[in-house]
Amino acid sequence: MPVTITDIAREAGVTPSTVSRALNGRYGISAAVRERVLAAARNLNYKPNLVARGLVTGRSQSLGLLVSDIRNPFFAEVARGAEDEANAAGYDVVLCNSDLDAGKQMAYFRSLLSKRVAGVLMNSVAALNQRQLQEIREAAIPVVTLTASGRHRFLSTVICDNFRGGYLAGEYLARLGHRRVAHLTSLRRHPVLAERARGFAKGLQSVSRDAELLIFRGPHNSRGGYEMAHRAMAAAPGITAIFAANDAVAFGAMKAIFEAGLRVPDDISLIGFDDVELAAIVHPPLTTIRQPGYEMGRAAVEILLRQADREGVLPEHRIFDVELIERQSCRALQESPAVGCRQGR
Amino acid sequence: MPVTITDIAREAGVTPSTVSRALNGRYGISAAVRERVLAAARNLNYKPNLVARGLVTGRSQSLGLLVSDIRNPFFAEVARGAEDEANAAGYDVVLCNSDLDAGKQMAYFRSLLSKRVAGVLMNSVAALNQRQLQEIREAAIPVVTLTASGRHRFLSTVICDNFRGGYLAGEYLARLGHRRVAHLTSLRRHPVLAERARGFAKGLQSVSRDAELLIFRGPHNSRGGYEMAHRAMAAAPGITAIFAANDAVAFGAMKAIFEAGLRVPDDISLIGFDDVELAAIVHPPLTTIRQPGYEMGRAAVEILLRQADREGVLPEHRIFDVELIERQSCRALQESPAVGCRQGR
DNA sequence: CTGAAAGCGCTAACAG
DNA sequence: CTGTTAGCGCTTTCAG
Repeated sequence: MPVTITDIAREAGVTPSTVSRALNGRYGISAAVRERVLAAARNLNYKPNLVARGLVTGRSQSLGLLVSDIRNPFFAEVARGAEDEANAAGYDVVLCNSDLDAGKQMAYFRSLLSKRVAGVLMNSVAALNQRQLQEIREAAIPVVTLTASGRHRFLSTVICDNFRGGYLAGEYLARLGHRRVAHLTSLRRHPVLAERARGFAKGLQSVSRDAELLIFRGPHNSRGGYEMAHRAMAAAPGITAIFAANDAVAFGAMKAIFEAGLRVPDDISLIGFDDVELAAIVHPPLTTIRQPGYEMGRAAVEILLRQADREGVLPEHRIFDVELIERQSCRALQESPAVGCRQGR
Repeated sequence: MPVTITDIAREAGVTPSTVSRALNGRYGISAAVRERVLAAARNLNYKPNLVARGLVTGRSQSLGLLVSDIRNPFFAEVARGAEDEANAAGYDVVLCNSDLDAGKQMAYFRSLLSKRVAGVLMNSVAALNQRQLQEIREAAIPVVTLTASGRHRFLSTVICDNFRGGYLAGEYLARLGHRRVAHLTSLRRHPVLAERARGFAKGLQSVSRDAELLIFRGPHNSRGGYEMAHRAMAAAPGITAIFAANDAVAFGAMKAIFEAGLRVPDDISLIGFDDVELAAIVHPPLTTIRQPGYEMGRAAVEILLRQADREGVLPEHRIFDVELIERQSCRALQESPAVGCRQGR
């Protein structure tokens, strides 16, 4: 029942091709006819059928957004940036949640391919094996990931400087006098978290060669942070500071610290990563490393769109700066660390 | 360049229609031929073109998700539920952020229509005028909103019992002995928030006729909560409890309360709405009214899908139960409220 | 500047 | 059970 360009052609007394030209603002059409066509379209309340157009042009004016879970506030931030940028260019974005499951991720990727999306933004390819990566490469559509992927030369990347973020955190904590610190990070082989950890160790060492770093691994969310912090406090009572691999983990750790009867930052200093909105809201406000999720989402779509038109373009790489946001979850240690007091509790 | 059913027809020595039948698992095809076709498809690494299929079938196997901002954790929860349910049915969801701007919302709606989505999940229609609502009605595709919309008989709704949620909060606070309470809610005419406010007032009164309720209005986010709480404490120093219209507002209020040198719940009890993940994580853990966002997202898509096939079906309405999640942000008041002490600060 | 014709990749009658 | 024939709604040569 929907009205088609044929209907409006009849109404305006022209042919469908003329209607198409008028509607698309093409050259080579008289202003008079264009007006007549546009008026007819308005009268009939015409809605273009983009799937028909997509069939003939081969493009679908949409992008895939394949994240592990949109409930992760950082991904929501990225998604919003991506959607804004896509929308400005007349594209829309289809949302997929992979839970970092390789099978799900590939199933979604194939489905997006079938929908003829112009490109896809994938938060990570860490879970994929060689064959799966090969499949993505052969799809020959632009793909950008939020994971450093030096080995996969066909992927574009948008990341923040994770090493530097970790470094800033380590340096900061060490400068405050912390010498026995824990890092709460992910279980799985995860390139970006690995970079943060590496940077953190370097940052600590840049200030103090004898700083002691304990690594704890667990799920990459607030629940995981809660558990890891409990384990950290049990296993290493003397720690005076914790670097959480992201803010969600930090929030969980904060809860665990409170429940252990300790205080942030008085007993344990805490620093996160991401700078999600709530970081400024919790008590105490969380010192953290800011990475610009919204901008990263925009940049990713910008790259996708640039590559969508051309053929065989080279992947692009964009690294965003990070920034230490100093709030109130870290404190400077006295000369003689009050380890005894804390243990006395 | 992509391989089409014609290619695989040639390869398998049959016609395209046979290929179509084999691929779609239709009846009336011999097992032998089907196998041959499937094998050819595999060999050629065939990827079906869903936009072509969409053109002929008229359906696009996708749904629109039109929320004000995916960064709102409640919407992220809804989105995840919606996406899971859609994916299970072979649909995908295209994400749009309207910022509650009526113009943007309609632009997105039209764009979704042009993409021939099977239905759309819209978080609110509160910002829309009569003409715009009319336009949505005339689009004649299933639409479900997360806003009570008694007046708009063509819309399906999935909501929680907002009145009851407010009521539970009011009753709870009044039972704890609070008699002078503030409610932090939205500036704009917002049906679901209005219901919460109405329920809250009734809940208070159900316990105590002389309870005093002060309403503050502001932006519907943590920043707004922060500002409203500051205004509330300045304007009404005697309040002993605050009901925030959602958790984000509650988090903002919590921060304001701390900054004013007061404590939750010792000086001011605080209760939120939604039960987002962080509610359990903040300190003190936030007592709140839980609404099941994930399930609501699933239910909305369930309705959309049910209506997508049939013609002229009636809208459906689904109301979810709410639940008081008692954590540690509220406390019982002594017989004689210690108003003097608090004011003395 | 406009019309006629062909076709994007797929499905769906209708025959056989 | 399989092939033939028409399109879905739109864009895009190619003529005129």
